[in-house]
Amino acid sequence: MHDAGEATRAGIATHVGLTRAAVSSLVEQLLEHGFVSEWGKTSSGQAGRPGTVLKVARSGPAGLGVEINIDYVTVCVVDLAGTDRVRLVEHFDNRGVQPSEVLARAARLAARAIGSAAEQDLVPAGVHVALPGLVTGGTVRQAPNLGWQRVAVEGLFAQALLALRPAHRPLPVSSDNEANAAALAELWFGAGTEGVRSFLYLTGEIGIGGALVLGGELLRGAHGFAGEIGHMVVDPDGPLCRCGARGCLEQYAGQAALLTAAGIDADAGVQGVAELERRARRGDPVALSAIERAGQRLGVVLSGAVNLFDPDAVMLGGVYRELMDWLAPAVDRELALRVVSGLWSEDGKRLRASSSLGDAARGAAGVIVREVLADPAACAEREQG
Amino acid sequence: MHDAGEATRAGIATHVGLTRAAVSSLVEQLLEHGFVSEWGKTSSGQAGRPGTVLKVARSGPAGLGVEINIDYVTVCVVDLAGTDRVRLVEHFDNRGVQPSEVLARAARLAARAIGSAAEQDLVPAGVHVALPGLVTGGTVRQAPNLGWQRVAVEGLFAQALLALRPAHRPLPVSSDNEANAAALAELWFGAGTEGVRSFLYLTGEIGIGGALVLGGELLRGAHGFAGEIGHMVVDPDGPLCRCGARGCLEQYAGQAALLTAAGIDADAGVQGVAELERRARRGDPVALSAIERAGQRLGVVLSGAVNLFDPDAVMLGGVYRELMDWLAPAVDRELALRVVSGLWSEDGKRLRASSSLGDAARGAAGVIVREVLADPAACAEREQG
DNA sequence: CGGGTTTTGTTTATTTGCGGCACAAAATCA
DNA sequence: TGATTTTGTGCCGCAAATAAACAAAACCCG
Repeated sequence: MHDAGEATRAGIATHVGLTRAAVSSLVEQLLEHGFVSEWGKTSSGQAGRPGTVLKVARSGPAGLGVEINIDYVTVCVVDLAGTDRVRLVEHFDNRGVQPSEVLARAARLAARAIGSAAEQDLVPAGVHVALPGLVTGGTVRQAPNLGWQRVAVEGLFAQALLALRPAHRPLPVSSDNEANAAALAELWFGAGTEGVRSFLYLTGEIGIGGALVLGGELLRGAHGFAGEIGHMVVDPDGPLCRCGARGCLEQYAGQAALLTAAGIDADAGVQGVAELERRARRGDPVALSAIERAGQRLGVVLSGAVNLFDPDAVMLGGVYRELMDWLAPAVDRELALRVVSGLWSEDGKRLRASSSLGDAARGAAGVIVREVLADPAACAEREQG
Repeated sequence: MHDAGEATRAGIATHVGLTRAAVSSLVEQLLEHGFVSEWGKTSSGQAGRPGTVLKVARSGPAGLGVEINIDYVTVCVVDLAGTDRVRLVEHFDNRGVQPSEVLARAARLAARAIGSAAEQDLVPAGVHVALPGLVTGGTVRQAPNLGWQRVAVEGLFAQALLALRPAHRPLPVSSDNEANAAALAELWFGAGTEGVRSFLYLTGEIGIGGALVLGGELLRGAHGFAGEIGHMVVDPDGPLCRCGARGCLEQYAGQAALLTAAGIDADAGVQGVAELERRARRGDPVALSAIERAGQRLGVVLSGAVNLFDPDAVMLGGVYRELMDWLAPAVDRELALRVVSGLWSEDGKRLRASSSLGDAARGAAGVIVREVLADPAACAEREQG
């Protein structure tokens, strides 16, 4: 039979519905361009001629992903098979720094990653940059937590990278929201989420980022700003938010609100969250009730989102991932109460912690990989021309 | 030039990107089966041979749509060109009546519509039934306002219709949520919404129904329950809703809440709404503030939905359509304040009243028409076989 | 008024992708 | 060792679309 374990021509044929002949001719082209390679035979134990195992090439074209966040930059290179091959992280506070300076620094990191990739015979076919803000048409429209406004990210980054590698062909640069990239990472690389084709993804960071995946595709909205769950309303008369409105979710379940409610300095950053986790772990009632309260608010807002979108699952990432054990009960309770179809938690766990494999840089790199895989011919052509 | 005004083979060819030859052969097939017909020549005034005008046939296959609502049933037949050709409405309160009885009555109306259609040489290729409730897999999972639960609508309706027309081939029956059908009607037949490919649609009826259209496609969600905006939360500790939770939008901006707040009997139905409109029109402060208050709540919830979904527009239908003049300012104010991208009302009116042409029965009929148009060959084949 | 131009629709040849089928290859089974 | 089973690969043909040539039917202009 055609196990999902190993890919053979015949297996693919029955899987996709094409003839073996058709698959054969397509595979031949991919082999020719080096996108896939044959890896010996299947030893299935069953009768019949064994199939030749096909594997996606672990060298050649790759994806380069860059995540620029508030207090760190991550760069990673992913090969066609989807595995992380290079990963570089640099911590420093990007707040208040000139955008061009931040992007130049990210470009230096990217250039180093490209070097490391070259040592493994990997050649990035493009760069995808993920940022915590409203990104559209290659520019950051606004990123309040970075303090950016109308920054032409793609252009600046491409320019900085070209300055570092003058002899090379310029890499195509694309860009997107950080939550979108993280959601895609979850979709493509997440563990245990195989059947989940549509979900709501939340990243609890300084701000609350959100993304929607629908049927395996990212939902971008008419202007590319979909998923901004952090500014759904908890209380119309609540505290003022940086966005100008009152009572946004971010003011109740954002990192700062969470830490403040637990009696921890809101500017403590990563250490603050670690401290909160420690206190929760040893049962500190103030910490627990702070988390519980945030979870309840999160649950109320999420129930609205679930009623609107009816996803398979809700994934919590970022800070929420570490606090999941204490956060989940409150969130789940509200969802079970308020999701109108009445079938929340009817089939399996629908509230999940984001898989640790899912991060924005990897998702960003995945975007490039997907582009290459979507049209290998175009890529091979560009490689030669 | 290839005006959008009249369709010719050459015009279609440049429009879709195919060759004139390819279009020609395809058109020939459609002509053969009677889906389109030639309607003389273009008199463009420009040089060159005039094209033969092609029009979608106004006889032959058609769509039959049935809307079963709380206090009325509408049936309509739409031809391939998308125009209403038969429309029958029957008012009676369906609450508390046996589902099979309601469906049988709807089937009788449908049978009459089929008869009227036949007089115009129109033959429905299928029936689509729209209902105010959670519909999935051909059954109503729950329709609180009708008092239905787990009703196998498609089966019952098909059976009832077959009993009325024993000599005929059974029509394929499909079903969906009423708000979904209304949204599709707006999408396909709505006036002045040509460029709007993704929007949020609200029907203010006894309950508040909602639907999401994204890129010209209905967003159904993982289980088919997407769009339930009526149960997004205004206040977690608010009044108890029929769904079991507290503080749902329906309790603040639903028809009953609206009437009660204005001091009108909530059970007054259509007359009640008409009375509210009269009072608003003559400036009754109680009525105006009731509408304003509902609009504000609606705006708060809608801002969340807009942040999440980033649609081109928000369409208000049902009761809201008549109250639009007094409702819109409050709704728009909240949206302008809370939509985080900051570009609400930057480009044109994004809050709109639903076009009067859009109603659920017509949308339901449109579903059938689209199915026929999507695969005319299958339809023609079924016609003969 | 009659040729030149322009646009349309059709015809014919060619390409392309895939299904159908047959066949060789390579394993297990008896 | 032969039968069976499954895989991968040619070869033929169909179906659809492109390309290119051509006929038809209008307008333009001298």
